[in-house]
Amino acid sequence: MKDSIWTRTRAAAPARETLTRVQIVQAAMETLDTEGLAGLSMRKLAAKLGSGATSLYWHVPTKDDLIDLLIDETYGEVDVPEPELAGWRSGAMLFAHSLRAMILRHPWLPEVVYTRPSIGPNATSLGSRGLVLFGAGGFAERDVDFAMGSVMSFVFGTANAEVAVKTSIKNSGQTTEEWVQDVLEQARVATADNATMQESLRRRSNRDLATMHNEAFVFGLDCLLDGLEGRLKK
Amino acid sequence: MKDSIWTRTRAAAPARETLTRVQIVQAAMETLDTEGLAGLSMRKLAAKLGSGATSLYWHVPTKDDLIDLLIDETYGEVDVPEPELAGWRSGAMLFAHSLRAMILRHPWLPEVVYTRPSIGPNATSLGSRGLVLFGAGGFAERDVDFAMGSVMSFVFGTANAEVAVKTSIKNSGQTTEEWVQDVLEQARVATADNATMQESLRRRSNRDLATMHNEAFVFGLDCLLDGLEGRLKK
DNA sequence: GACAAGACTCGTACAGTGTGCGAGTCCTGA
DNA sequence: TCAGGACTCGCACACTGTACGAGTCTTGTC
Repeated sequence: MKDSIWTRTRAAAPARETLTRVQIVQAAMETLDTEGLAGLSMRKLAAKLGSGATSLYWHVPTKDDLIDLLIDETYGEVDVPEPELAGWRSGAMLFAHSLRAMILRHPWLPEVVYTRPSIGPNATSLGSRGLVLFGAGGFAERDVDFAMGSVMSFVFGTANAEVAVKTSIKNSGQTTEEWVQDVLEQARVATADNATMQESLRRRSNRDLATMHNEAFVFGLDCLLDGLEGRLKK
Repeated sequence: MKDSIWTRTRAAAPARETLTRVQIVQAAMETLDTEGLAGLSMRKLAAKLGSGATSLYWHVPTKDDLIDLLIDETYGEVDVPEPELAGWRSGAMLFAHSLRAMILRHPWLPEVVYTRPSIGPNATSLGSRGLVLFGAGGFAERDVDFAMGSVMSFVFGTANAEVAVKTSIKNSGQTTEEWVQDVLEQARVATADNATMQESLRRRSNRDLATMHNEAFVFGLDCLLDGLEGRLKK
C-alpha cells in the first residue's frame, strides 16, 4: 500500500504566524458541510483562509488526502458507549443513533466514503471501541465483527439514503412539501397501473418526511438488533 | 430473398449512421465499470464512439443526466421475485442477493447514488415490485415500506463497503493478499494497546477476504430478516 | 554579525474538465 | 429545388488539481 497521510510525520516546529493543517481541515469542513463536495476547491479554500492556492500544498499533499483527513474527523464525532454504562443493546442503539446523526451533519460523506478505506486514527479507534461494545454483548468469535458490521452498514445505508433525499430537496430550490408533492405525483403517474405502489404512495403522502425517516430508521434498527440478539451465545 | 417493398419494414429510417442514446449509455457503462467514475469524461467517451465531444450533447442534456440514465440502467438488472414463486422470506433473500451482485458489478454506483433521488423508470418499477413482495409477506400498513427500506439500506450499506475495499485494492496496485497484510499490520500498530481489536485482527488475518464478505452479508441479512419476521402481523 | 539550512508562501503554467455557441453537413418531405 | 429539421463538431470559456521554482522569513551555529 502506498504510504498514506497517517503514516507520515513532520520534524520541526513552526515560528511565524502560519497556516496549519488544523486550520485547513476546519475551513474545508465548513465549506463541505454548507456547500457540499462540489463546492470545495483548493483555490476557494485558500481564498477563505487568505492565502495563495498552492500554499495549501505544503501542509497537505493532495486534495484527496485532505478529504481523508476530513473523513477521519467525522468519525471522531461518533459516540461509542462503553458496555458497562448502557449494556449491549442500548449501547448499540446509542451508537447507531450517534453515527446516523453524524452522517446527517456531513451530507457530503456518502459521496466520498466508498472510494477509500477508512483507516485513520479516529476510524480505527471507533472500530476498536465498537468491538469492545459488541464483544461485551456476548457474540461468539467472528460474530462480533459481523454484528458490528451489520449495524454500521445498516446505519450508513439508511442515513445515506436520507442524505440523498435532503440534498435533492436542497438542490431543487423547492420547499420540502413542494418537492415531496412533485415526486409523489411523478411516481403516481409512472406506476398508475400498480395498486400496491399506489397504496404505498397514498400512505406516504400525508406524513411528515422527517418523522417518516426517523420511524423507518428506528423500525429497521430494532428489527436488526432483535435478529442479532438471537445470535448471542447462550 | 432479396428485400422487396413487402419485406422492408421501414422505408427510410436510419439514413445516415448516427449516434444514439442507447449507444452512448452502453459505452459509458463500459467505461464506468472498468475505469470508474473518474475515468469517464465526455471527451474520452466521444472518442470511444468515434465522434466529436460535443456531439454527445445533442443526445444527452448533461453529463449528470447521462449518469442518471446509467443509474437507472443498473436498477434494471435487479431481480425481484414474485411472492407466489418463492414466498416472502426467500423472495426477499433472492432480492437482496441480486441487488448486492448488481452493486458489485458497478463499483462506481456508491459514489453517485447518494447525490440524487432515484426516480427513473427502472428504479420505480423495482420499488413497486418490491412492495408487492413485501406486502405479500403480511406486513401491516407502513411496515411494508419500512421493511423493504431496511433491507435495501442494509444491502447498499454492506455492498458499498465491500466496493470500497475492492477499489482500494485495485488502486493500490497490490495483490489482495499484500493489501490485506498491509492494512492489518497498520491497524495492529495503531491499536496495539487494545486487546479486543487485536483479537479481531487475528481473527481476520487468515481468512479469505471474499468469503468473509459473503459470510458477513449472509449473517447480517439473516438477522435482519429474522427481526422483520417478528413484525409480521399475526 | 554572517551565513546556511530549513520552513513556508505563492505566481505561473499545464493539462484536463463540462458545456454554450454557432457554423456546418446531411436527409426528408413538399 | 428548396425549407427545415436532425445531427455533428470546432472553438472558446471558466474552472479544476497540482508541479515547479523562485521568493521570503525564521532559527541555529559559528
